[in-house]
Amino acid sequence: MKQLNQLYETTPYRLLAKTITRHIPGVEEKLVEYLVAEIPRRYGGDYGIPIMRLLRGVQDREEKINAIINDLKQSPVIRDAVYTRGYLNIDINEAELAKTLFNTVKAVGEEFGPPKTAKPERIVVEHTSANPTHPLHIGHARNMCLGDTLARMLRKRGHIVQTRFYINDMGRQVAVLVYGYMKASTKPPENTKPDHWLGLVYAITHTLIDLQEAKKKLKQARTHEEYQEAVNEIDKLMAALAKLRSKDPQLFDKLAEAIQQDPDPEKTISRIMQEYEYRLNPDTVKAFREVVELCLQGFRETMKRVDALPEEWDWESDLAWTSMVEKVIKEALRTPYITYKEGALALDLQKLLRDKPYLYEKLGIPRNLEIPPLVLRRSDGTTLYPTRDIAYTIKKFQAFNADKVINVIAAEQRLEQIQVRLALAAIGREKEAANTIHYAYEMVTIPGRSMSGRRGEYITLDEVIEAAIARARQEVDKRYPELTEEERQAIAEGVGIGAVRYSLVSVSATKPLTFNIDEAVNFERNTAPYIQYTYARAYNILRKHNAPIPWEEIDYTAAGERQDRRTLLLLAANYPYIYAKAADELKPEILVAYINKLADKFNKWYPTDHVIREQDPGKKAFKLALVYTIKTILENTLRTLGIPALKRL
RNA sequence: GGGCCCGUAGCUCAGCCAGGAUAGAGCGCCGGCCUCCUAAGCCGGUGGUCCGGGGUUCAAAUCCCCGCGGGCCCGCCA
Repeated sequence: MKQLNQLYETTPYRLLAKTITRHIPGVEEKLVEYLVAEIPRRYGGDYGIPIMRLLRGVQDREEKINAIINDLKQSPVIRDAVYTRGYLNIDINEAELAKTLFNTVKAVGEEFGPPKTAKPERIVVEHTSANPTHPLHIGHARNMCLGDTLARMLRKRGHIVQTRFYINDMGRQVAVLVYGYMKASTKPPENTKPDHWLGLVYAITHTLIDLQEAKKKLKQARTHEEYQEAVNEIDKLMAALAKLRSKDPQLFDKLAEAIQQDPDPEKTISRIMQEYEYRLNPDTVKAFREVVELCLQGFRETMKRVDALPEEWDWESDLAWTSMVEKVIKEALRTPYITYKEGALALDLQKLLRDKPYLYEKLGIPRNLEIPPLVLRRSDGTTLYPTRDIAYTIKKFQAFNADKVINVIAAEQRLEQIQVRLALAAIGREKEAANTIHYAYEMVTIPGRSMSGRRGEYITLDEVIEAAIARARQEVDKRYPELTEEERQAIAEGVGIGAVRYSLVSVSATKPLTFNIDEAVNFERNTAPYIQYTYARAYNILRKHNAPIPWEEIDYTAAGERQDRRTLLLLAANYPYIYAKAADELKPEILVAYINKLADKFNKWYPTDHVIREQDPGKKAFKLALVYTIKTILENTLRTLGIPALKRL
């Protein structure tokens, strides 16, 4: 796609970067690109850059500036370049830019987007990876949408990408659920989504066990304070249990009775964990797999619905059962960093950093972060989550022959992720360590609600989606009473799910996100429906035109006739650059901000500059080409965000 | 106690990494616009001690230091 590259190099960012770095040695192209900004209206011109900043300490500034200006003017898309008050400003020749843009769009059609990267990589994106003990909730949804969108962006940029889901089936949490499942000795009811039902089993079981523990503490209380604390705890648990019972009294009572008869549930749970890790008891293994598989059924249904289904599913237990985890431990034993923490095998990562301080830089580890030793194996010989995670990281590299692994994982796991990378470096896998990226995102909170999986308190993604669709459905019913039930529902689904996805990737991952369902389904500007709506408008102009775009008839002087038309054109031409930047920097929010602005400019232009009614064939051809370009950008961006592009809404 | 992240309009957020022109959007609120390609739209108005205090600089929302507020992490949990 030569044309995409050419258009990319014609954007103001690249033009200024290339030209300026030619004249000022030692200045990086990227730095110049970052500095390019749109000029505030009142100053005139299109793009500018604070050039004086780059000329610090340079001799003959005036000469340099003049040379740069002369050079810039050689480009046909630059009409003028001037120096004012510390800034170098350029004015775009919109007709020439339009030629480059339309020639590109004409040539590449639906493929319009970023140019393919010069350095394609094989990249694994691991995302969602929720514990299979309850349904996916809104926090997992942020993970899922980020991961899925990153994968789509990277693919479009020319990388070879695979998505993976890590099935965390060896944790204590799953054992608690399996314990409860065996005690309940029933299957999920037909009319319930299995993950929802299992979430309830898990919450009831967990809370009942916590109650037993709290009662033990009460008996053992020595001081008044201990006694009071235990009483308070029991009160809270009783309240939680009452709520849980109301959801399914029959199931609750059955579990309560069965668990009461177990003198030591904790011990039983530890036992079944061992039975699973070492495959000691076929019935236990079967129960684990059955429960997890049921939960995954629910996950898949939800993920498919939001169009974010991962390609590969990796069982944590498979890692333990094959020799992969053992191999990691063996490799660790051969290093000088092995240590024992109260008898348990561990890695002294602080020592590693003392030996190889360059790892701070190489792995991006904060200098004054204290890294506790990483325990690899419990005293009883069983492995721990980080140990298996080390093996899993290696597996991700090997299974896909990957250059890079991106883990979309909550920011609260930052230390664990650093430990895993350091452990990889410790066992001689520095390359993998350096190419493992923790894509950290902050928590999602819902105003006025606290979330707790083990108490069964969470807002499921399924509920959120349903609410969004229901809200969209009201609107669709109002607008399109003539459509069939199926048609209206299909539109509502696309709008509702799109709204949820959009709201979850539009905020930078480092920010805690307050998810306000009313706002997510408030379908106005700066939402997915706004973009979808804009797409439908553009699409319908072309549908009405009902003929190929008359590329050969375009009158390029039409580009500069109107300010709003010109603004829209300039913005559209930046698409390949912005998309590439968003993909390279792993920042979907950049793309979201762009597409929102583009939709904005389009909607401002749309009502005042009619396309179909345009009498002049050359001008009409220009407008049609512009609409086709915008339509394509909207379509491709929506696809990247996993949001359906609807032809009508 | 130590570390990481966040703090910008009533609310939700861009901008901070890569310092530069009078700090931008959306929601909300007030007022307008459908014989015309979709009004989930458009136009106008309203709204800011950029958490506080110092420092660096010709120039600080942006960099540095000291605080304040919120979240998270520092397990033989995952």
